Amino acid sequence: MTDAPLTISDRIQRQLDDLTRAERQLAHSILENYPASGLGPLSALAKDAQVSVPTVARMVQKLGFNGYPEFQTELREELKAKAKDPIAKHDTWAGGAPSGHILNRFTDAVIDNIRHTLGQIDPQDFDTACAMAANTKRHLFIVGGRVTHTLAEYLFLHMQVIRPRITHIQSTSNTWPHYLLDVKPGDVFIIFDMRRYENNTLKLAEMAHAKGAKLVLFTDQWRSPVHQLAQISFSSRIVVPSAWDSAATPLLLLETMVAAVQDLTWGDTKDRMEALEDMFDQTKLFRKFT
Amino acid sequence: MTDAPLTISDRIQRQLDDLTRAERQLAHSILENYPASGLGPLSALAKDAQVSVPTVARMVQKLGFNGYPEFQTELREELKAKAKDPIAKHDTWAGGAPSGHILNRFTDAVIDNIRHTLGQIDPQDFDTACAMAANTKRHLFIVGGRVTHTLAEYLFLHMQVIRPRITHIQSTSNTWPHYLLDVKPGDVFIIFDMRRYENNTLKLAEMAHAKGAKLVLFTDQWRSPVHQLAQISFSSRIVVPSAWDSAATPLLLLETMVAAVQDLTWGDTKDRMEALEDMFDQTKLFRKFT
DNA sequence: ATATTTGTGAAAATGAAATAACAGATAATG
DNA sequence: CATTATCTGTTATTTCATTTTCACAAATAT
Repeated sequence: MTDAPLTISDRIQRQLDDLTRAERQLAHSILENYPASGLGPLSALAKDAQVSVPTVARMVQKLGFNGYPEFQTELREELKAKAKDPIAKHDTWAGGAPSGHILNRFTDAVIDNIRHTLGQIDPQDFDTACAMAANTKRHLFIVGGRVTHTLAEYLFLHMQVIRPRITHIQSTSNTWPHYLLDVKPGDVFIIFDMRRYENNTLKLAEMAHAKGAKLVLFTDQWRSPVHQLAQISFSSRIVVPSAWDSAATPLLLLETMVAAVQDLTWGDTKDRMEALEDMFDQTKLFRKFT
Repeated sequence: MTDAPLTISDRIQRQLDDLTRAERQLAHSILENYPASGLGPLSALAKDAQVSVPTVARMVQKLGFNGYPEFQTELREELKAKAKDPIAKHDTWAGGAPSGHILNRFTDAVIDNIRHTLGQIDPQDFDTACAMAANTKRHLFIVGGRVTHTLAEYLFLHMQVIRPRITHIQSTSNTWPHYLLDVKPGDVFIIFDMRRYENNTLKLAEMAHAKGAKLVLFTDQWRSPVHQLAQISFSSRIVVPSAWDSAATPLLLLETMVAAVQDLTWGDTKDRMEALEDMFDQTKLFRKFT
């Protein structure tokens, strides 16, 4: 439990009293913008701290390292660990389960994926994509492949409530060429393609593109070949401790898109939702929510 | 507003298309734990990315640097700047987006949901459910409703590879009573039911239960009425800043279950997966993954 | 079949780190 | 105040690791 990794920062502060004047000066300089300054060349660090080169070398040894490179390596690993460790990562863990339990390993991976993916998304692109999906002047096509059609359908189910003029196409079906007949320039395609990328999806994308449609792509970190045709691409990290990939991150993105599109079209959406409620009530498909 | 000094991370992503395969591989490795890996020696980075040393050197130049050291220097300065910048608090956030951007609000909510949900799951229940799902002696039925059938189908798609004797039923279809004819005592039902809970699903569950089947339920925090019949229930938090609910947490759970079941049946799964690969190759449905 | 990309291996060049010796500075002590 | 011990910077030298570059073969894509 006590993995207390004892950072270099800790070690320096602990030894602060055993250090001489120049060394203390150096120590403070290191802590000043930690750990960046320690990752540069020794001489730069010395200059930064207004201290001589040998002083740095001497102190590094005093701290118990075999040399400056070793000191740097440890700093670097510290940084790496820090980046990985989302604050209190282990709050997430299922109660009482061993840390190695698949529930915890899997969840950690997914949260990591989410963090990583979000960090790479350009909000402006996202807003643009949402605006495209909200534009009822254009027909909206949603495309998925063998596995991803479940994501596509999930998006379709929600968008259906939000706006009219929308079609769900499954690229593995042999009926999709028919749909393309009606595509007009400016129509919007939202395409899902994760590894292993499907030829059909690429073909479909090419034809849609040739017809002047705009493409928005949800793909994985390695990016489907479709991305070269797409106006906007969102790449999700999908690797988890499993033989399969995780759809959790792309799902998060598309759910966010649904929420954003709804905000953009709230006036209409409201009416449509109420109308839908009525229809469901009439068909008695659902119980009243208590 | 646009102090955006254009980080190296940005630059790499922007040029991602101009890079070759090995270079892209390297690029991803750099972004993987950024910026730590870029601060080590060139050779270490190459090894990490499973790429040759010259490839690294070549790409660094392609990115516009005069050499690896220059690249490192800029990385270091970036790090230094980030440490000073108060914004750096929320790593998760989409870069540059205002903290109130829907991407960030939504993501925070989902991570919160995951944390909360995981904290309430009993790992033993989970293991039991996985064992039930892995038991090929029993027929496995997967049931979803109007919206949740996408989750059900996602589970079905994967379980199909893992084990035989499995059926996907959509409770909103009028064909489901037929499936129930074949249910034997001890068969297993995995049922998805989120608000608004569907009458059909409840009826189906009742009949399956009456026939002596075991029920595993994925539901939301308010719990579908099916949970009274279910041997094991998993409740996910699903509330997000949207007019709809999020399926991210239940998806995470079922993906974890897939991973766990696969572990339990690895011997068989392996064969089945290979057989499936062959079939896909023959149908040329997919491109070879590069 | 051709062109591009990538890895291998090795040599060369660079630059940084480690070390040593010494002198000047500083602090400590009597 | 004088003296000693310690610390620190300068300079120079050696050593080492890393980067850079090259040529060629293998792999890969077009």
